[in-house]
Amino acid sequence: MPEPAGGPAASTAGASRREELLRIAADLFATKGFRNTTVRDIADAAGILSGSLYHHFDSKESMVDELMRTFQAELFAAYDDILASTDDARSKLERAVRLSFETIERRGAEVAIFQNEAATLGQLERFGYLAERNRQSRDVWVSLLTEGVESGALRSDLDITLTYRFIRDTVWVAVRWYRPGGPHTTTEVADQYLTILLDGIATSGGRAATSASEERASRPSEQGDSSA
Amino acid sequence: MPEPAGGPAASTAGASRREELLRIAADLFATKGFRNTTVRDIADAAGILSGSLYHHFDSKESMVDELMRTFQAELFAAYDDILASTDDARSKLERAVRLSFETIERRGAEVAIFQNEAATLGQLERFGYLAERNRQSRDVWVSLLTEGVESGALRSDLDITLTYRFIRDTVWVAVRWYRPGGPHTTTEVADQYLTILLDGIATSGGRAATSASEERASRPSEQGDSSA
DNA sequence: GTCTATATAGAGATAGAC
DNA sequence: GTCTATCTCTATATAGAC
Repeated sequence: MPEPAGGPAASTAGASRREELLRIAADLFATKGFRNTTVRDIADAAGILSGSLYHHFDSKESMVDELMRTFQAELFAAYDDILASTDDARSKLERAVRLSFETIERRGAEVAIFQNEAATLGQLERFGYLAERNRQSRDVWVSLLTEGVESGALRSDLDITLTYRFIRDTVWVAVRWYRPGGPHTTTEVADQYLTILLDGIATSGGRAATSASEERASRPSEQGDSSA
Repeated sequence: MPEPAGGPAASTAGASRREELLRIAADLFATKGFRNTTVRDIADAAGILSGSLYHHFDSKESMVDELMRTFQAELFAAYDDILASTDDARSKLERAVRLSFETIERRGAEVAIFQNEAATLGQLERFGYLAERNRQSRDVWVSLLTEGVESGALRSDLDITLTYRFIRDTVWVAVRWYRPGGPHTTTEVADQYLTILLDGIATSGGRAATSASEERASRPSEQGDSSA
């Protein structure tokens, strides 16, 4: 902890050298991949020599470790806020979805690194917490979905596990194409996604009102033959 | 082309040594990542020494190149079949979605490699065709969605570009968790996904019949405030 | 088609001067 | 906090024997 005790937090202006270097590394890891980024790349981008990096960090691995720990702590604090709120089930689900897109905007590099590297990094003991966080996040989504079904806000014929995976994947994979300052705001993207997720892309004609959706519920696994 | 002219196609039984090695490499690239897989890893898995691999392939890069070219050719031939069919718009869209999940089942390694490595590989001239294929696939989905909206099968208030991205990402990202022989068949997964995509996860109550969806269409960007 | 042996380059990391 | 200099290991790839 070479950080001054009451020093500046995470603002870009008053960022410590360490935080500056971490930001540079994060962007490179996100863009080129962890393995494809050399310590020399990071040093070059920072305008120093590779050896100098080791004054600030133990290793390249330590850098990504610190990035992921900080990111996950922040993200799960936000999830906890949502879970602890008194909003109804549907609102909580919407807030969780919006949180993802906002996180992509504010912490895009970290999201990308986590999405792209978690599987390989996670094999090292040091990164065991990544798998743990994954379990936690599954619990968050599954409980939101379950609450939604029980309260009647969500359809009861959903396979919760599959639905969870679809939502989880979709809200995070947008990091591949979303660019802050680009043509869409994070709110617009979240709005459009929530519209699709909640109501679907088909016109109402395709889904006859209540009776049909109850018939659907009675044959949970084979209803998809509507495609033929 | 050291392949006998009229030789065996792609069946596992009559596979040439070359194809065998390519399969081994594909699985490793998919699991550990291209950069994290060494030629020694591949040789070890094949039970030979690393130098021997160079009797079959120029380089590690050539291996992934051949994998991607073959895969893309196969996939786009299937897209072409769908586009050329006389099915209605909704059926074509459903077929395209099902094709993705079936491809994940049959060519999971290639899908994973493409998903994980296209961005970095694509920066090399040699892999320029990956960007071209990406454009082609966008055209396929956008034309399916446009046709769907025009025919009245799909809602007219959709942002086609955003919808395309959501669908594209979701149908392919399932490669991260789908395991052939696991608890779900590819048909079940596709069914569930199509149900969500077409009709949404909310109960019908949340979406009043025709008038409401037309009101929605009149304010395309701000409807998402239903979350507050 | 595979092995032995090895060239060559690049990567992460360290020690001590400034 | 950065630089100079350098060690060590690992990776891709090659040449020629079997």
